Amino acid sequence: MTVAILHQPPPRIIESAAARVERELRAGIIDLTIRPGERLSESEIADRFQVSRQPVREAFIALMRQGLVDVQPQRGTVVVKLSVRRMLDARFIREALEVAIVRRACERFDSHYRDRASALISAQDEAAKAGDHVTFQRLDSLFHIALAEGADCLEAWNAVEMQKAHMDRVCALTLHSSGSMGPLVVQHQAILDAVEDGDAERAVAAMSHHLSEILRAVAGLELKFTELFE
Amino acid sequence: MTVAILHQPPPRIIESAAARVERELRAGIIDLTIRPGERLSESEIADRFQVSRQPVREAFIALMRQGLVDVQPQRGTVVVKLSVRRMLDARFIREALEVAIVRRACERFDSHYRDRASALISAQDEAAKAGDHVTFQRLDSLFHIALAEGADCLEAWNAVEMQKAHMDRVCALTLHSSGSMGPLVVQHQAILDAVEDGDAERAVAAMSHHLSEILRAVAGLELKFTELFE
DNA sequence: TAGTATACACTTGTATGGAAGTTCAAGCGG
DNA sequence: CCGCTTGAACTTCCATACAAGTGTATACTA
Repeated sequence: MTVAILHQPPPRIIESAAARVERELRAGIIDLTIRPGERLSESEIADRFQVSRQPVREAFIALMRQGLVDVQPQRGTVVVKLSVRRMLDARFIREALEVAIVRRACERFDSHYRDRASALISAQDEAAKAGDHVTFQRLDSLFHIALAEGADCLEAWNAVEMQKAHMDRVCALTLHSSGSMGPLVVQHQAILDAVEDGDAERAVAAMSHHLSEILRAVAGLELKFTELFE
Repeated sequence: MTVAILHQPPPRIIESAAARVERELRAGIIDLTIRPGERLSESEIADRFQVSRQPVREAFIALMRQGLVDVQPQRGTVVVKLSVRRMLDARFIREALEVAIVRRACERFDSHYRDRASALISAQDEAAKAGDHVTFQRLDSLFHIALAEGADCLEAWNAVEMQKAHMDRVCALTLHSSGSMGPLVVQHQAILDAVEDGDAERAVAAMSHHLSEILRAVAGLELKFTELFE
């Protein structure tokens, strides 16, 4: 009995059907597995996930609030197309938030988060050299999260994450070229260096530069993938 | 026939039951008509609004994503209590966004939005002198929206609005004192003046000051209303 | 043939019943 | 008196049926 208790009586929270559908659909929309402009049907998705329409409907509503799908009453639901405007808006909002985060990080970062961020950069370097985009992207997110957590701004990260989806979706068009990952690692290091020095202005500039460069590679993509843009 | 068409054949979009429940519950939670910590029941709310449980459930989920209620699976749904931490987080996020907005407004504001913002300030002055808190708050929102719209940042305002709810909820404890409205009008004018001059640094300082002062009056309220705070 | 009306096949929105889980209190056994 | 069990009364979550609106294709009319 005592042993059983020590063995972590699964505190694992089981995910609701609605949450699972939302998570998987969201991932598909962001990595463009589900194409922009594609029509989604509650019934069809329900069949595919082996659930009823209700959880699917809740997932649709959640995705609509994130600006990823457009639910048109009595007409249908479509994945919103890519939009340069939306991408620039997302970048603007994200920059405002992450700039504020690194500015605060310059005051409150401690050694624990510094080590963690540094380790994440190293891991990203390896992933970049290995050409592992999936791991690279996950580590990228974790680095930004580490900054927010170290600055005691996790709530702000939630707001960032919603915007990040719109940037990631456009980046998914091009990030399959391995050469684009290297510079991002250098930029992360520059941000962390400035934060460690407590140099707010330099950290802000580094973050701003980083977020600008992310979208450098996607310039002109709307001409190349006209059917995916509105 | 032609006349009928000219007479705006009601383009009035009818609000879904779920949207109506969410809107009314949200308003009640923000103005503290629905008290922090209060338990909400799908059935009870459904009866009160004369709808089924399903739209109510969707409203609950939407409010949960806004951080206004806490849906505990198979246990119940409660209105989240006030929290100094949450309020400071909201202020941090809102400041980051609105500072970026006014900075951009200094570049792109045109006469149309300048006039609109100026008119809103005048109207706010009247409402303040009349002691009309409801009108004052509505005009306050409209002023900030005008800034965002004039800066071409309406998307950013959506993000602000979610955080604003948490600040408004705390402010609702004290904004019934008419003396607190006057200074806010002056602060709005200072922001607009700086924007009109295109002085970004001054505008940023004015906005930052404004958002700090909003919470000045609520210092120590958690000691006075301990049952409403967590 | 052109135009209109209508039926039908979709869609999302709502209502309702039941499944699964949690809480709490009464009742039983020590 | 204390502790465990058990069952009733709640909750949210899911499945299903139906209601209501939209677009389209077809058939009918002039």
